[in-house]
Amino acid sequence: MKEKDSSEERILGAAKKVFLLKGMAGARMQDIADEAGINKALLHYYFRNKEVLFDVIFKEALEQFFPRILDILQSDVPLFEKIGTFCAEYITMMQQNPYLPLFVLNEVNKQPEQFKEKFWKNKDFLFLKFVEQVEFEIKAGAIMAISPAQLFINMISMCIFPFIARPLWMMSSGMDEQQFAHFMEQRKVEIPKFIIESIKNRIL
Amino acid sequence: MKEKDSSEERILGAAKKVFLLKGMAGARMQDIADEAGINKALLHYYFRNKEVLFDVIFKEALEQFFPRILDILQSDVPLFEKIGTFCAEYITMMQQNPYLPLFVLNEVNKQPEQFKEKFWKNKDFLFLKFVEQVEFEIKAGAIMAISPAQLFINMISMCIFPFIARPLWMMSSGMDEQQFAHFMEQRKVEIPKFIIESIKNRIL
DNA sequence: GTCTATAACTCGATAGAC
DNA sequence: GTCTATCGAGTTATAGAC
Repeated sequence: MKEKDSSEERILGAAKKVFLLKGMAGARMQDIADEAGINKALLHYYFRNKEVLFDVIFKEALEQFFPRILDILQSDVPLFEKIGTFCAEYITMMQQNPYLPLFVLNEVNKQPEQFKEKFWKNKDFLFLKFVEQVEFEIKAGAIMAISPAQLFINMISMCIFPFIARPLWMMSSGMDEQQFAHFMEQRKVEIPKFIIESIKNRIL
Repeated sequence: MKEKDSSEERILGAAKKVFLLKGMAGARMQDIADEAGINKALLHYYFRNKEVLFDVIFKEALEQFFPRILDILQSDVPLFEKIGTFCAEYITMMQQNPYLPLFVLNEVNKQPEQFKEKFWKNKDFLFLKFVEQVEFEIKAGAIMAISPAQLFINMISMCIFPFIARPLWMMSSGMDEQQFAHFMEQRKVEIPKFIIESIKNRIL
């Protein structure tokens, strides 16, 4: 049972903040110690070295990035409803951790091999059920012919990308924090609408 | 007139490769020197320090990331055709530089203030013409009511995101390099189709 | 212009007192 | 458990010979 304000917990909180903001290569143990209000030696007491500490944070980040998606995608909810739920839930999660997507994708890109060995176990075909469902609806004539992979990546692109491009998007559109939040709030509805409008079959 | 194989050019080529792969924080001057086949001292002879060298590369990357888009978006081509051209051209550019989007977006995120001062001059409202055009087509009844900003970010998300998530996407979908290339080739057509299918008005 | 050698500094990690 | 002090490796940057 970990105490809320134990040194270990404070280190983890600080490490998450610093790593998400600066990445593995850019983060300094000193930054983390300062953020946690302790000294560097104590970091090494709890976590042997920088890599161990990073891996703890990264694993935590991955678990936020992935498994809830899995639950939604694997569920038995009808396709259109599933698309709506997925976008809304996923954007909500990212709103709570706006730096998470870029952090994860960046670190995976920087060390794809290490990532595969350390963190990629039994995670293939995350969206198998989704694929089956799309294929089914196409055969049933409910939606237009579309590659499930194309549809899936369209959906997830529209959900995640705005968080990755956030500063650039805010500069070029002139939005402030609040306007961006509102913009993303709208997208929870706009993206499903946009997708379904595109794929639904009207010749019924 | 810069010689193709001058030391300066070889440094720039090496620096681009290393910075795009590892980012500012992860790149080492030694890596760049090795890649260029010269020694570290010469790097400092041509470019005073790491930051100067980085800025040259980053500026170059920005110019690839932005201004051609501008040309297409500002042109007088009809909206549907413009969407088609934009997606095809933009994906083609990213295929030639797959690491570019993540590099740019990552560095902007890591130093938003510095970025704004150094590189963000007179670049607001890159897509003003596009916005006008969308609003016009809505009034004309050619497309459904949709926020131009939402439409724009949908389009650009679907073009760029797959490159950012590439390793993760390849692992989870089981694609190899060639299959991914083919996948993106299809998207040059699939994305415009997907968008236009969604927004075009059928009640004419 | 290009190199070798090294200074100056940053940072992760450890030793050892309390 | 927590701290101060410090080591030692790795990096940027410079001095100076050719």
